[in-house]
Amino acid sequence: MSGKVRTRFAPSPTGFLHIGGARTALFNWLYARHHGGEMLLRIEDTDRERSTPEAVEAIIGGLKWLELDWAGEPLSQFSRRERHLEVIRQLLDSGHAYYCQCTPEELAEMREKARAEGKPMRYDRRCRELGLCPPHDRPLVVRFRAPDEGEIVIDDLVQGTVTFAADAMDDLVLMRADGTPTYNLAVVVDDHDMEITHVIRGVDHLTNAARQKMIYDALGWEVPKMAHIPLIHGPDGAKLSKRHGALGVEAYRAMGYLPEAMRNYLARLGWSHGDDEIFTTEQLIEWFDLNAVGKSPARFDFTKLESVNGWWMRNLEREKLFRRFLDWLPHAPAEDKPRAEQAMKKLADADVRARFMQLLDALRERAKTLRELLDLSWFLFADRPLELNAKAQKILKDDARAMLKELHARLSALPEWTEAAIDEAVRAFAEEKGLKLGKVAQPLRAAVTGSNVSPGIFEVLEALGREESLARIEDQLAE
RNA sequence: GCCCCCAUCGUCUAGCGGCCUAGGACGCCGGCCUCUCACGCCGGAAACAGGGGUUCGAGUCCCCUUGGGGGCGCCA
Repeated sequence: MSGKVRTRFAPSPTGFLHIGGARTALFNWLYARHHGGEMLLRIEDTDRERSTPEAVEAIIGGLKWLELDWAGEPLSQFSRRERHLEVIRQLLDSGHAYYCQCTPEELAEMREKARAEGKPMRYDRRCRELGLCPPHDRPLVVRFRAPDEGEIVIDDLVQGTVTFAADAMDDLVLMRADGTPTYNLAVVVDDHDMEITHVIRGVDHLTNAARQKMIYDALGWEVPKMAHIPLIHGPDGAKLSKRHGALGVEAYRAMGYLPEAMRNYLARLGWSHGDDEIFTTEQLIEWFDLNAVGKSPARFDFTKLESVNGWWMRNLEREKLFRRFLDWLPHAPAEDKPRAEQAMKKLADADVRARFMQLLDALRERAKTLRELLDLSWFLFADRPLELNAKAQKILKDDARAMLKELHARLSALPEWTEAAIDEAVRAFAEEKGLKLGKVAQPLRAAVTGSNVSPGIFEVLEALGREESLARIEDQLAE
């Protein structure tokens, strides 16, 4: 036993990597990293009906986007079937398990009866002492023989000590009638064989922890440390639904959120470090600890995510943000596809790229997401003549165009095309005309960006360059 | 129905018996900055679910109620 921390993220490949799974993965990753250990990835694909290769790809893609890496190759639980069956035989031999001939119909009947009587809905153990053996006239399953008395105690790093009465435990099925091992057995065997030291997963697995504890005990194996973290709820406090945040992480990527912001936000959901709100990944690794994880469920709040994302948009290193933007463009949602494609094309041009980089700091502080960054920077990629948005059209009334004509002449005469020179010239022009600066700046902005919103107009003009700027103004003079 | 868990501003949370006239963040409201929108800065409204105990003293410990959540598969 090396003492090295080994965690695992063990999703079942029945759909995309949803936000709760992403957080579970993050916690496993952070915990392992914090302790200088490693996280492994295991695909719980024992349900052959529902597991798909597409889902495996989606999960791996999601983890990669979030930059949560794992040690070695992903392990397929299904591939370990023989080993699972071997352990089942072992349990059969030691008397910890037995064959049961009850059919699903009989069990359903039992449950219904129990419900009607207000009793716990458990298997009544009728096959326990029958001494059934394989060749048999009915299909057989293998059941675990739960202890008749005593308690199952779980020492959980998050939940504390949780006790279940042994007689409240079911004789769970270890092997199905078709000869395949079930989840609870497979998990125990795999976690043991993979030498997992810490099992970190959602509280929805708490009762499984008790079941699995019984199996560990029967096998004489050491139980890994457990941590059952609270689930994430929707804004209404109920279970996370598609409508809220139960989207695949790919959807968050498309919406233009940054991986560092997702990690930051997800980590803060249920975990805290004093009054701190913003964490770099290094800080997360250094400070993350299970004992600071609360027990109550947290609601997913898009607004807060947006705010955290906005902070990262503003504070990421310029080059990195640019990389993120380029990486995002191909993943833009359908509505943004045409613009994203044009942006990609234009960004290949060194001049456009330079303009974009020059304005990036001014643009980023106005954008909470990469999507908004595309929106704000669109005027850099749009072809002339610019299409004006509704507000810009309203700003460019006839008198405004007339004013722009004069201003155009003034700007054309500028000896130097710099932000300071333009600033000075426009202010002087406004003063001469007895106009407030806004009365000049807004039409100018509308003509040059096609929008009523943009970074400082003088800054924009400088970045665009004399030729392009004057041409854009001219486009609006003709009428 | 049975078992388990949870409960501080709208939301995420700090608080681990006296530091609490309960702190921070998001959001909200007001103001400053200002060529628009943001950013930034200043200020404000906003919470210990209820009831019993324990204690000199309870947001902090115990019990009950209420409210929420999770589980009760030959799914994982």
